[in-house]
Amino acid sequence: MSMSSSFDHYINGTLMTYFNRLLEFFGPQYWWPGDTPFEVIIGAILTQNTTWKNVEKSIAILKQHDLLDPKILRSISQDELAQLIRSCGYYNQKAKKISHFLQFFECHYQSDIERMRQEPLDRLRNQLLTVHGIGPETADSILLYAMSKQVFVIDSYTRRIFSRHNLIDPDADYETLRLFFENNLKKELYLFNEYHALIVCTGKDFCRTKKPLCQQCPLKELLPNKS
DNA sequence: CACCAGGCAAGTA
DNA sequence: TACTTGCATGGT
Repeated sequence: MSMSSSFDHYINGTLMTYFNRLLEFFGPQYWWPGDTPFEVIIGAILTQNTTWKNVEKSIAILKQHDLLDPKILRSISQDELAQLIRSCGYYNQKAKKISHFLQFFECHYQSDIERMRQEPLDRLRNQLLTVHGIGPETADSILLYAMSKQVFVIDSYTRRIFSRHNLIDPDADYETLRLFFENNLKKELYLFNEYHALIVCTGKDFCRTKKPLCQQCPLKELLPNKS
């Protein structure tokens, strides 16, 4: 494992203990909330630093206009797209990001999800990371929830929750944290899928920076003793 | 009113 | 490499 020595007390199995606790508390989430892989990709971009509630509105509008298709979405201008996704914030930036992805998707995979899914994982991940507006978390969300690849998604809640439990260094870079989770869990799609979804549930309900609600968190029994 | 949300890119030193 | 800032609506 590649974490620093300060976290060597970690024992294999702990991550499953956390998972089981969350699964018992919240129940299975069956992520991603979206009807098609393409909708998942658009949602992954729109939800950057934004509550899902705001994203839902934008997705609904795109759906009403029958725009949730890569070729059709390419037919409208970036400014028109921006106006349709106003509710999720950063709408000019996000319209630009979606345009860049659509360009990439058509250019490399003829806007075909199956073609993209056939690309070897490492190569596809590196390609996604070259697209303007797709960083590590968005790339991994796309890979896991739209491409059904066994990739663990790291987000701010993951850092907040697991560093509080002394399992990770909150300042470790994204790649280090991703490998930490991937290397210490069985590489099963359903596990990676549900685990990240359950982390987000925990974050939303109990670990917001403003209203932490630590006393009601299902993980509070697992907090390390501060002796 | 202030502050935050399922990030990312671009600028500065 | 390691900070800092802009992006922006909607909820608390």
